Amino acid sequence: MAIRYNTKQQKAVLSCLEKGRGASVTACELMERLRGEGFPVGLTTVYRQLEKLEMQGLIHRITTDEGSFYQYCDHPEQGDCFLLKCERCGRLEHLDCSHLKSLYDHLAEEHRFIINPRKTLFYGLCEICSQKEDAE
Amino acid sequence: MAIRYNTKQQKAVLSCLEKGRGASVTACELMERLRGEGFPVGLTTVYRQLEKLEMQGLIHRITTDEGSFYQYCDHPEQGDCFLLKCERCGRLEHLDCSHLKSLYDHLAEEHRFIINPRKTLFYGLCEICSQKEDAE
DNA sequence: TTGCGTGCAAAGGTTTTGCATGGCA
DNA sequence: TGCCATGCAAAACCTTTGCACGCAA
Repeated sequence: MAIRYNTKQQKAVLSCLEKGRGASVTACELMERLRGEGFPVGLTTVYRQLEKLEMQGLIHRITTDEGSFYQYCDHPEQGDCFLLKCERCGRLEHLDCSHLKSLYDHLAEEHRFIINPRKTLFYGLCEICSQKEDAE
Repeated sequence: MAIRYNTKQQKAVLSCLEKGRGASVTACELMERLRGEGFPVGLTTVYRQLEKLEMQGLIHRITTDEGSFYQYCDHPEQGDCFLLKCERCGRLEHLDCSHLKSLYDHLAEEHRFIINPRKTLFYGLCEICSQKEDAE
């Protein structure tokens, strides 16, 4: 499963995700972005590269209620960064919070469950949308 | 979007989920289960009922990397029960933990993000699988 | 030259939609 | 009787697979 050959498509996929670090994109968006850069890559290849890159730990795959998103992985070892998704506006947010780390430590020690922070997604209401809800 | 009519199918879907409380099922499994009970319901109807029941807050829809699961909602207001999914064996686990509640309170107060615990899913390794990983 | 990578087409699976019919109120 | 609910078929998606060809090593 390891990448043996260095192909142009492979580099293009990773560098495109790297350029957009901090943002999550779908496989299809990624393909369109590459096409826009004058470097068309087949959707099948995009999926296959994404799978390989995920297994190498270079990117994350985030499964949401609106499909899969992919994102460049900045901090492979970081445990105190997490992802929030607003159920109302659909936006994905990142948050660094030390409280999370201690929860994960607690889960590992007391409940023997080792959390993967790269994949875990919190659903809820973001600040803007929760204010809107109050107003209604 | 409110349910206006009380149909047999509607009651069957809800009562089937209620009977299996604590467990998560896919739409397809639910249909098969109803068929097994001698009450065949079309898959389309299952999906439409699930959507309505979710909007009423009677059930949860849990989006995982292996598709959507539905589950009867026992405690609509409860904030200290959460869902874990083992990335290796795929099993869904429930866990009551007061630590979680305090994290959610912290997020609400300090980061203005209101978590929906009914939908949030933690990915990681369960006790059994983490031991297997060590053994390898 | 070897064999992995690519990309098209097709298949697979899940969820949604259109439409005629059925059934609750 | 009016109108929502049902269920079949089909469509719409997203993702994976098969296969012949291309290309890196």
